[in-house]
Amino acid sequence: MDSTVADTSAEGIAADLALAIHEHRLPPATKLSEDEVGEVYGVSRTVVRAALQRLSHERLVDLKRNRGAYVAQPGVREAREVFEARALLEPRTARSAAERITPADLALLQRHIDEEHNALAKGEPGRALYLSGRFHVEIARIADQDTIADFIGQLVARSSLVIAVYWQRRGALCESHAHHALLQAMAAHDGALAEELMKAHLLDLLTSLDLRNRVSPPGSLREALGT
Amino acid sequence: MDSTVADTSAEGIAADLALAIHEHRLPPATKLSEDEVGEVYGVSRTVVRAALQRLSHERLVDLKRNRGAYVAQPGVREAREVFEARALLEPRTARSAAERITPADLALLQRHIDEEHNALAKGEPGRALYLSGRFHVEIARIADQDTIADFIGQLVARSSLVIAVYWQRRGALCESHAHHALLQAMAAHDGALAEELMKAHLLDLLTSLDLRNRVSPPGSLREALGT
DNA sequence: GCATTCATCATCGTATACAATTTTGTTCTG
DNA sequence: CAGAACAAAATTGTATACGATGATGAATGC
Repeated sequence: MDSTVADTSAEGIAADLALAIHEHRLPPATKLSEDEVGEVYGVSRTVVRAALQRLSHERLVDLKRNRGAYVAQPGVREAREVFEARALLEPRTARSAAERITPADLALLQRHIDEEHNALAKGEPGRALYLSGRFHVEIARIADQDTIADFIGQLVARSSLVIAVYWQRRGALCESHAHHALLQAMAAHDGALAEELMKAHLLDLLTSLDLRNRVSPPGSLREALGT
Repeated sequence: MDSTVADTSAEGIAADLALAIHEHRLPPATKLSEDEVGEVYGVSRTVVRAALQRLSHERLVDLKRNRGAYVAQPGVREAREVFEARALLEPRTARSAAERITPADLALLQRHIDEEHNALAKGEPGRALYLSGRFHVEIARIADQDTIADFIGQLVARSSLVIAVYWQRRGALCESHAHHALLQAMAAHDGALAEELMKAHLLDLLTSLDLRNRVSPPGSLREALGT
């Protein structure tokens, strides 16, 4: 009855829930009852609370006092702000990354793109979305900026929530082209181009959203994580 | 024997500890024992743990498994990264703020600068440092970017730790000039100038650091918060 | 005399119990 | 039948108890 996840620490559970949210297995507004999560992972409410508090701080869950934890539902303002923050952080970071990228890094990014393709082919769009987000974080890591990478990681996860709520191009989440072009620019150590491509990529993402509050129905915790 | 703080929720305690850290009343490496903090605020370890976890996530305290919580001591790498992240976020945000600032906002910022002066005059450099940090956060709020304001708030607090460890210009923390110049540029709605001034200001801060690990001795919790 | 080992102690990690709050369902009244 | 008031249930907030882990210091062997 327990989850298949080995790490039942607060961080492990938080990471697993974050992944489920990121992959859209736990849609916005899903209630995360402490008892229920505790049963799923086989731990007491104490550690579940720690995990939920962590996710709340990352703005992935909304913690309502005396009323429980829910997967966050970013509003239009937050949706815009998240992408505006990314627009400040990522283009310049992509430039840095392009200037210092190594062959090993290039291979890693290529592998990321391939996995993303495979996930899409296997009909796992949530997984593909997650991998596509990791691509952005990986770039910050290549730029040797762990602090910025952390921020981007948070923003990418929140972007996934935004996409869950406001995405309009149903089915077609074809970021691969943009990522491939970025990879090319970085392989050529063309920092200026990488910066421009990243800027355009983020703008493209933002304009693909329909910010007139389209809401998807909340899901079930047990359904998403397996009984 | 309890603290004078009214709000004994986890968030309230976290905020109070964050303030103490920001104002250098709790220097880096100070041990924050769960029992001790609990006694100071008159709550059980449960709520203290929640507060410490929150601060840990903000990188203000270092949570060592089975060994306790300590006020963080940023290394040289983190010190550099924090200011590099600020350099990406703040100049453009200052430009936005300059373009949309209102007379009420200007008055608020002026009041901030005055309070900062007063604190310095009263021999409360920690308080002045905190207020100077709030000035930066306030700019992001004026730019109407709450998400970025959150990030800057975190970075400013971490900057305070960096300053506690690496500041070399002993005594002279004369940011007021830079802040005054920024205020002037914003009053004139000169976004380009505000952006440049902010960039220079951050660079100035960074170059004022001596990144050859100078460490101040850890302090006492009770001493800092009053028995 | 110094290093190593082991016992003791302090502190943290987790579970559980109970109190407080909210929600829900029922009943009564207009 | 609609609405309000109340009672019951469910859920979260907090405290406490106990087990686990790492630090400290004394005793032992070399």
